[in-house]
Amino acid sequence: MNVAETQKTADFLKALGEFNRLSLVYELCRCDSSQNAMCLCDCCSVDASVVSRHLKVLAERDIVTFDKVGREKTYRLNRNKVATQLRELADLIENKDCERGHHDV
Amino acid sequence: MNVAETQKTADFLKALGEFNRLSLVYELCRCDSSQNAMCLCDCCSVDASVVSRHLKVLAERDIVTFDKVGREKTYRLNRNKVATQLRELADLIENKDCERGHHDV
DNA sequence: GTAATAATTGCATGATTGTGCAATTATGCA
DNA sequence: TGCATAATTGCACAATCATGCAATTATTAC
Repeated sequence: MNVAETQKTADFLKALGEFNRLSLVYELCRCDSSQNAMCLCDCCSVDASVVSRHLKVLAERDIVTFDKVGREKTYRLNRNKVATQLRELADLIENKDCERGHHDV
Repeated sequence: MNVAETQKTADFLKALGEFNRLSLVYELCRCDSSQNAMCLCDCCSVDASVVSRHLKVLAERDIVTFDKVGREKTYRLNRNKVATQLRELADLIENKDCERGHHDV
């Protein structure tokens, strides 16, 4: 596991590893359709600006995607991508494929 | 998803979501046997006290376990537990089982 | 016993981060 | 054009966090 990859995974996990951000993810998880940011405000009782910033972090890590329609932004969870990343990490950890230096030909 | 559970998951992810801690996890992932803390120091170039604290965090979240033999502590990764937690989260996110209020009998 | 080693803890510090409020931008509507 | 609404940004602040160093504890070896 190289440094850049490790950092990327750490950033991904860190993005999910904050209470309000994870709450937003769960909230989006419950919805079939996209949700606008203001609607998402209700799920975690913080200022709209805070939600905006959290959603930005989640979007930067590709955990959520958004469409801009008019002045509203509607967010949806990248279910597949997030689930895949988590499973890949799980596999890595369980199968100890973590770049074992042994059996080098 | 209730608050306590959400917080617990967030804490778990946060524990993994730090570069040096994740590096320690990867390092332990490479090893079949337990590794003592001093050995683990080599993998991330920080002070021994820092490694000690990071390992404590990982142990608190049950990501690693340790045995104390003499004055040495040997750590090993809770592969199964960590992998399971990650997969459960992946399933939750992918199957939108996130406590959907619908279909209440 | 003493010296050496493994690990933790106290303390200080700098950096990051989550937050709220106010101001601002961008868009839609009348 | 002017007003209302959605969202972002600037700013300040408090809290958390990662870190290194020095001191301390616990254990082994001599």
